[in-house]
This record gives sequence, structure tokens and C-alpha cells, in this order.
Amino acid sequence: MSDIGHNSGVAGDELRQFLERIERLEEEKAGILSDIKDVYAEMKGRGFNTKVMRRIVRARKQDAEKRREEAAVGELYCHALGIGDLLD
Amino acid sequence: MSDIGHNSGVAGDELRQFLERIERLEEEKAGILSDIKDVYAEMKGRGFNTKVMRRIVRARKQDAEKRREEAAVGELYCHALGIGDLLD
Amino acid sequence: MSDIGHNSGVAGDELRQFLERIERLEEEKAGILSDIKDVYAEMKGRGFNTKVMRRIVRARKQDAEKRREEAAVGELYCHALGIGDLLD
Amino acid sequence: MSDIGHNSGVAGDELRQFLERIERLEEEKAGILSDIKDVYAEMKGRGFNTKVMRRIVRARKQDAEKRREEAAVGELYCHALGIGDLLD
DNA sequence: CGCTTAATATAGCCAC
DNA sequence: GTGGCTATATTAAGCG
Repeated sequence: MSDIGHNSGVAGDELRQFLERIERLEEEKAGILSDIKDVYAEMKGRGFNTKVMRRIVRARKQDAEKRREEAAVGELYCHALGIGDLLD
Repeated sequence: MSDIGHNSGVAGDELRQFLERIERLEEEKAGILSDIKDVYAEMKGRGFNTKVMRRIVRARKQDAEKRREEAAVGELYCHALGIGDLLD
Repeated sequence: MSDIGHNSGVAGDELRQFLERIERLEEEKAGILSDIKDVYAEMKGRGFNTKVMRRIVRARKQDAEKRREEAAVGELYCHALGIGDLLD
Repeated sequence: MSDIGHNSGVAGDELRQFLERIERLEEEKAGILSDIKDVYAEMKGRGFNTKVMRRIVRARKQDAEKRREEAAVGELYCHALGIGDLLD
């Protein structure tokens, strides 16, 4: 191999591409996290109780999850009953 | 030091005690996990759809969690309103 | 319907039995997990580094060969990326 | 009550605004997380060891943090010495 | 055996 | 600044 750098061929290039994509996304993620933190800080500056707010946000997330979960159970039920494989 | 083993004094003894306690508990845990697996296997042997069962168990666990979470939010609300620190 | 409750016959009873067995075992499991947590907390209170302890417990559980193999792959990747020896 | 909805005045409106901003950001965050997951999945599809990749990404993140910290200290020192920004 | 979920460990954040 | 707590990342298990 010629002295094209320290990588070991084409796999190295591909790896580097993946690494760049991931680190780019990680940067974006860090930005969002920072924004969220800022909003809570602003709230607190406006005199709101952020602990309560965090709980609410979490509860709403859990609620959405639970809905999805129940829908999944329902679907399984329907399937199991419809095709008669509650006994599989 | 006399030939009491390869430890380096009293801290070594204490560490070993902790390690034993932990590994004992880990063994118990492994036993329970194995038991759960066995129950599902038995169910399947009896002709039941275990995937549905797992979903149900999970949904019920989530339901309990959500209850707890909502209770926590309610408590925070009461506290916030009661002492008047919705604005903290 | 007779006084058998809201289930639909004998399969329902059997299902309920299984559900109870599973949830009972899940409770026991939760108890053990809690105990393990307590031991680590106690260790920390005694001044030990629990992160290191966890690694030791895990290492004693798993195989050494796999670790060696992963280390080799990591070295390879770092070399391919031209970023020498970030890992370990 | 006039047609302001079910809230209890201006604080309610402000709260709702904050809630919307937060949940909007949470959605964006979830999108990014999903994208990252996809990249790793693609890598795995191309035959790479993603576990090793994750370790590399993490190591580089820590390294970057340490760099930033050292840069900050360097700036501080330069300022304290009255020799502005010798270090990049 | 891979690949999708569940369990566990780590890390970041907030309050004290 | 420390310690608990929540969220995230990693590891392991279970199923097809």
C-alpha cells in the first residue's frame, strides 16, 4: 500500500464515513439536550416549579407508551381469538 | 504477614464478604429467572400463546408504574398548590 | 353465567393460575434485585468503589476469550481509522 | 368564565407554551436517537462490529471533553498571565 | 443465529 | 460538591 495515510484500505474509508455520520448526529443530539435544558431554566427563571413540569412530561410520555402497549395487546388478542390460536 | 491467603489485610476480608453476598444473591436471582422461564415453557406445553402472556404481564407492570407516577404527580401538585409554590 | 366470575371457562382459570405464578415470581425477582442494590449501597457507604466491584462480578460471570477477541477488533478499527489505541 | 378554555388564566397559557416547546424538542430528540440507531444498524448490515464502534465513539467523546477542558484551563491561564490566546 | 425486546450499568442533572 | 434520581447506553435473553 502507498502512503495514503494511516488507514488499512477501503474498510477504513467506510468506517470513517460511519464515524462521521454518527458523530454528526451526536452533536445534533447534544444541541437538542441543551435546548431542553435551556427551556427548563427559562421556566424556572419565570418562577415555575420545574420538578412538577418534568413529572408531567414524563407522565404524558408514559401514558403514550401505555396506550401503544395496550393496542399491541389488543391486536395480539384479536389475532389469537380470530385465528383461534390463543391455544397456539 | 503470615500465610493467611492472598489478601492484603482487613479490607480484603471485607471485600470478600461483600463479593460472597452479591454472588449468593445473583445465584438466587438466576434461580428465579429460570423458574419464570419454566412457567412459560409449561404454558406453551399446555398449548397457550406465551407471547400474548408476556405482553399481558408487561402491560400490567406498566399500569402499576403509571399509577405510581400519577400519584407522584398528584402529590407534587398538592404540595405546589398547598404551599403555594407552583411558583417556587 | 354461574358464579365463576368473568372468565370464559376452564382455560381462563388455568390462565389465571399461570399469571399468578409468574407475577409471584416477578415479585420475588424484584426483591432480590432490591437486595443486590442494597449490598452495593452498603459497600459504597463503607468507602468501596462499586463500579469496580460490578465489573469484577461481571467478569467472573463471563468468559475471557470473547473479551480478548473484542480487544483485537478494537485495535484493528482504531488502526483503520488512524486513531491509535483509544480503547483500554 | 370567558372563552379562554379550561385553564386558569395567564399562567396556564404560559405553562402550556412551555409544555409544547419541551415536547416538540423531545420529539426531535427521539428522531435523532432513531437516526443514530439506524446508522448502527446499517453498519451491522455491512458487517462491522457495532459494539466496538460504540466504544470508539464513547472514547472519542471523553477525549474531546478532556480537550475542551484543557483548552478552557489554558485560556484561563493565558488570561491570568495577561498573554491572550496563545493556545488555539 | 440474528434480531428484536428486556435487564442492567453508566452518566448527567438537580437539589441540598 | 455530593448524593439521589432519572434518562441513556450497553449488555443479555428469548424467540423465530
